[in-house]
Amino acid sequence: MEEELDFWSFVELANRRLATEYGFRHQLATEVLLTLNRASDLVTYDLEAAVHRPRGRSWSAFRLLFVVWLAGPLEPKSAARLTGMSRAAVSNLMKPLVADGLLDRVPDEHDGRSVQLSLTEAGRAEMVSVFREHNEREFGWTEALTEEEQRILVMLLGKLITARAGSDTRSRR
Amino acid sequence: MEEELDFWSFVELANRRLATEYGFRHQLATEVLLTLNRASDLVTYDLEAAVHRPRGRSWSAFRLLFVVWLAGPLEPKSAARLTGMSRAAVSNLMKPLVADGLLDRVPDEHDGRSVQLSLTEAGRAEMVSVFREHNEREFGWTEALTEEEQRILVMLLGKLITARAGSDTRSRR
DNA sequence: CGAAACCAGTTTCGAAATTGACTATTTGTT
DNA sequence: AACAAATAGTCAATTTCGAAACTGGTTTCG
Repeated sequence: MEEELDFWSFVELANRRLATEYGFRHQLATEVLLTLNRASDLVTYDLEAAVHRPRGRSWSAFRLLFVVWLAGPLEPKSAARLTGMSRAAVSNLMKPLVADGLLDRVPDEHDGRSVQLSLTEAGRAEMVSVFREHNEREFGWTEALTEEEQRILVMLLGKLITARAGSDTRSRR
Repeated sequence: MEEELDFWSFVELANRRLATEYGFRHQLATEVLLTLNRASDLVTYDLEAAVHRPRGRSWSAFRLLFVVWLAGPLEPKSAARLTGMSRAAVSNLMKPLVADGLLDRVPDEHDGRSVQLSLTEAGRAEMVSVFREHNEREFGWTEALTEEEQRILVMLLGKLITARAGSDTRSRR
């Protein structure tokens, strides 16, 4: 009766017990979301450990730099929305990045309360260099799927997200 | 030229700039993983905020109780593996849960270094009650997809996870 | 115009997770 | 049998992040 459960046999066990012993109705929902979270955790942890930590950056710092890089000069509020972080998190992350000379932070001309974030030249250079490695490792994850499978995956996840976005879900402030 | 980007238009913008301005090759990989992480974040944040925080438990505490509940008496090491947390995280999480009388922690009979975790009667009762609400809210997320779509989603995510699991990925220690 | 409501960003503080060191036990080797 | 290496769990230090309070600028409307 040796167990030595792994993730997949645990999901199976959970399914069985939730249904037969406790009579819960939505095991497939549990299975979908367990798998979703596990996949996201694995990928994120791998990219952070393999690409970003060795260069002295956190996963969150990368995400912030990434949106500022590609979405041009940006208010912190928009950066928070695009990354899914809170405004406070953006504000805290900014400090060391500005100090390291990757991020520029200039007062907004039209709104004295606000601020515009952009990458410095050094920041752009670092993102180009980091993203090369990041993107290769991303590819290492997704190449297990055909292109069509990847498109289906994006479509299904999109459906999951947007269906709920309309209802009572609050996004992170 | 008003922007007001949201997540989807940002993904589109990122795709375009990464391809045309910087010549990166694997935009679809980026799109898949951005969407994956966003979906996972949204779902997790929603469940934590709607179900678990109001009851005074963190998302991580719930995950730990969940695996101990369903995978029976368990060593901390196994609990860490199944939840994807580090052993230290499990050890830290355990303390308040034992103090609150939800978790039992008894020395292992066959290995003096180890320990067996199980739910107390109160712990079991709380999980049954919490999971009722949790599962209903999970269903609220997944019901946007047909049952077949959900099975495809699980299958694709499984493919993503297991293909890479064999290679040089280190799981969290 | 001026007060009140509102909104943007920051700061502070607390919760939680990871890394690495440490203790105790077990396993493997000679 | 003895000792080295590996393993389990815990603890301490550091990092990260968010909630809530706070500061200051902007808009609304009498």
